[in-house]
Amino acid sequence: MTHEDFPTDDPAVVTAGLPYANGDLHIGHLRSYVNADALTRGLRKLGQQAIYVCGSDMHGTPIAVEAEKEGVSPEAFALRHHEQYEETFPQFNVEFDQYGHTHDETNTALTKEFVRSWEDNGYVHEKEINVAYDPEADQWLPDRFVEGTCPYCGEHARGDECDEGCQRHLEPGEIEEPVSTITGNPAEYRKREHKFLRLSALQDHLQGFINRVEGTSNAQNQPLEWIEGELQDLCITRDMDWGIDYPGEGADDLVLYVWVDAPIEYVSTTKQYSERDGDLDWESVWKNGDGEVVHVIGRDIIQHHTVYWPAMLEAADYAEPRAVCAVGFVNIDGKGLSTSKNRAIWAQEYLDEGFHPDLLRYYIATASGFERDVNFSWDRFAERVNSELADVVGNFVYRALLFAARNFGGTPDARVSDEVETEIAQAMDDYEDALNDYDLQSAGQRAVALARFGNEYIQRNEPWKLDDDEAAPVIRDCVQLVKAVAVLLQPFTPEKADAIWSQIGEPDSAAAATIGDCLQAPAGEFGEPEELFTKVEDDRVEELDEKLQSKIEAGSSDEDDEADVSEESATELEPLADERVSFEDFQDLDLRVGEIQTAEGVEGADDLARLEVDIGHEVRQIVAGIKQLHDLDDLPGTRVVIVANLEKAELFGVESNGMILAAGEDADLLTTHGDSEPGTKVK
RNA sequence: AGCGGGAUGGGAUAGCCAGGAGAUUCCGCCGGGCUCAUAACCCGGAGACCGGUAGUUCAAAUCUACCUCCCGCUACCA
Repeated sequence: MTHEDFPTDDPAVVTAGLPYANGDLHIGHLRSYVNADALTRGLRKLGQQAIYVCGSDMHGTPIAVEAEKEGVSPEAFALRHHEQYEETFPQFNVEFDQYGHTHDETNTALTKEFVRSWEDNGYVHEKEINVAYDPEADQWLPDRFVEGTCPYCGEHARGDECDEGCQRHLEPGEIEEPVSTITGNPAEYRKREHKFLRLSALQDHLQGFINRVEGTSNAQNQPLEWIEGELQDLCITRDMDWGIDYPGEGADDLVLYVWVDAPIEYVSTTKQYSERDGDLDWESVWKNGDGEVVHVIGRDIIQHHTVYWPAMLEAADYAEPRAVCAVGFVNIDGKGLSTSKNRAIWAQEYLDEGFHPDLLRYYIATASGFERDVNFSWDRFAERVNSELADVVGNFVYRALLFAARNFGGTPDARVSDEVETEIAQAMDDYEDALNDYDLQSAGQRAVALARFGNEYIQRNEPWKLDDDEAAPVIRDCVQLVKAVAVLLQPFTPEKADAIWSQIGEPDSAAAATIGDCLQAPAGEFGEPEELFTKVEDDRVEELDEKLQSKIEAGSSDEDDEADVSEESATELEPLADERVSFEDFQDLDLRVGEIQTAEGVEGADDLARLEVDIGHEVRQIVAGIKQLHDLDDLPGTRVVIVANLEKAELFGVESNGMILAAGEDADLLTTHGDSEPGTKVK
């Protein structure tokens, strides 16, 4: 690896974060894959040898959990999604040079090799830890099979990360008050031998790495606090069946943690590519560092790529990556997308609307800075497609080529003017700089700016007022500009660039062109062009917006409309508890009728409401997570059932003295049928 | 509250890391031009004291401190 400007002598390997094989692809996923694809194509434009590899992430507990729910094997479940991804990506012109999956032979073998190297190099140690265990189901509960309370911030958290609170990665055994996500049973901790990778021994290396690595600033900044603190060793084994078996001794029933074999897929796919296509030696790239490895990821997995992964590579004597580029998220109409609320634009949905993939590619790759979140709305989509692609690029290409075809039957016989040559050369320079900064937005917009210059240039010279001899040099300039635009735009809109390419009579594909071709003379003869881009009409935007809105509304009303019990929600009903409690145990609960007197939001909390509830003997202050689910103004006067003798708790600094009973995710408040007085005992 | 990301003309964006010319570009608005072209294109104009306060500096959108407001983090979503 070097930190020299692209193009370098060594090949580049661009990777995209592995899609997790448990759901459909949406516009948010596409941002990573499109950006990485455009970056790869862009590097090639600079003359850099570059391949783009990726694969499906098949292992881990969420897939095991989902597959179990469906009653299929994890492998079948994951493969189904893997195959779907393989079909979807090319439809967006996302073209991997190799696309595999983490469960295939190459990755399985290579992952085991990595682990053996770590063992040989002394980076693995064994430690007895507490692992959550469901005694009733007789089952170990790795990662997301368990949830509970985060030991660092006290928030509710998943077994492997504090998703609601401090975002920390949690090691097995860390989570407090563990509960099984399968049965809802309280879990107990049992002692168990597990394998650990000594991140602590790699701290110096990681600190150096984070300062050397290129890419987006968020990738460099976010893990800083973590790396400078005390690194905990990483538990690399799990008690489950689905995954890659631990290769060493005495760990027969353990599989490797999913984040071990997932990034190794980057190497595996490179290896598969090498074996298929001899123009790249995977070992020299990954082991000797004679290559430029660039990881494109979502900003939610920065830690994995700036801490675990470089540690894993170093411990196995591999070279380090050159860059980690973390893309921002995609918002819809200004709000975060949500798959369960159906606030999303699905990949297939976009295509079904009949839009060309290149339009979305352009939008998504150039709408904002690489690491910034980008907002998607159909309105904005139409605006950018119409004004930038259709009006500027499409119109310039069309008017220039039509003029050339009608008056000259192709490229006029003339020399390119100094002005245009300089302009194109400037665009090439800017473009090269932008790509070296991993700045796709600038690169893409530079291509459009060149087309804008073209419009200005043809306007200023008014070839339609000139005779052919005088017009020839102007049109010659314009055709050159068209060619340059096609080359520069190709990484973003590959199919559209090819369309221009054939319109100007160039052989082959614009994919093979490099920026040097921007100034190469275009081919001679060509006929009349066709319009490149169709505009998105206003009423179409309206229609799409309505569709999106009603989809979102349907998605959220499903949740609070109990009459409309879908199949999906039916299967999500928690199983009934098998264990019976004694009548005495039940008597321990002091359930009372209460009447809400006041309700107000708790400062700083999204969900919490502070209630004052009359329970006959006294008025209690109770905090309940119902702020977003009920109109607080309507609550006073409502009769509720409360647990009066629940231990006190402090939430957001407010004491809660009891608990309001409510049903389900929507906090449907339990009330009384008649008019029992506040304080009446419930039995 | 914590973590992360923001706040720049009416809307959307760039510039901030490496402080210095008239603060970029797109949409919209006003006026004009052109008519080869997808009612497109081109030119000109109005419109921002760059969230607030204080500081560093010859010089601050950019650096520092504090503050205000917004967004995501509850269904695993990049």
